[in-house]
Amino acid sequence: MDEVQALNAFASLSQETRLRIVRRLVIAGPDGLSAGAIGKAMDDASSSRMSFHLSHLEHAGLVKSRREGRSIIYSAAFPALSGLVEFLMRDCCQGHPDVCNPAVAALSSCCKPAQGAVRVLRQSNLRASAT
Amino acid sequence: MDEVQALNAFASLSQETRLRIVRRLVIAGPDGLSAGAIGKAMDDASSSRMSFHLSHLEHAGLVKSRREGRSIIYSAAFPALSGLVEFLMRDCCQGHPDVCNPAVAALSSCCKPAQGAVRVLRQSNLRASAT
DNA sequence: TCAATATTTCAATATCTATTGATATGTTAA
DNA sequence: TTAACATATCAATAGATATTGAAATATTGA
Repeated sequence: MDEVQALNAFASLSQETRLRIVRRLVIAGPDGLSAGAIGKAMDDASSSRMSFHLSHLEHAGLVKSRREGRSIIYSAAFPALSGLVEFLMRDCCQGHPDVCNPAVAALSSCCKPAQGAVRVLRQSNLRASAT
Repeated sequence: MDEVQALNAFASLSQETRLRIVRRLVIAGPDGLSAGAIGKAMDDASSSRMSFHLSHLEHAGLVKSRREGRSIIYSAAFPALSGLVEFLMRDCCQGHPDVCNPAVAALSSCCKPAQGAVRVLRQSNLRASAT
């Protein structure tokens, strides 16, 4: 992720419809959703409007598409999202280890857990019950 | 972080000078930098241009300011950055646990870890919370 | 108080972006 | 092959945004 890619990604995410699309696709996971299904979810937006925003997102690298029959299926580009987060927070808060830990915590609760995971955490961020 | 805040934040981050300012302030940490120092770091941008972008970022909640003598010191609003990341990735990739772990890894390497505890836990017991 | 420093505000302008409606392309089923 | 469905492209328009230079505000030291 370089600066130009990050700028395009943020520009793409700064529009209401596109942000909603990305969040919908983040939730949908790798299976994705068809352009039509996304359009229905977005206040029944016109096809040209959906196409404009979806291709905007695709050019920005935030989503990818594949054809399935008559439909085009869009899905979130998870590596790009990770890269964007990493780009924004890179080299953060030198010498102040606590400052950006909340961002880590925010993301850590994102994925459904694999069981028995080994995690390295600062003690101050642990509020784990002893069960 | 609600949708309107996130849209404003992403819009603010989608401009080259502002993105550079935020990244510079993320690196600077809580101490921050004066408006003048930031301006010098940004290709000696004119003061009105810096003021425009800094107040744009402040309205978006991404930076905060304080006066110190004649200078205004700007610093990154780390909780807002965390909130933005969390908003974007919330409820991600249901049923596909691995998909967004790279984002977690990207952020985990961001902060210098203090001497942390290595603990083996069921992840469902982890509710790492902001300090 | 005066001058110097640091930053912000303002108005004008140029540029970029989103939406709309019409039309075109590609895919499938009858 | 025709009709339908799904999506993309195009041109025009309206609205938003960044930059510039000049002027205003606030703070400090002489």
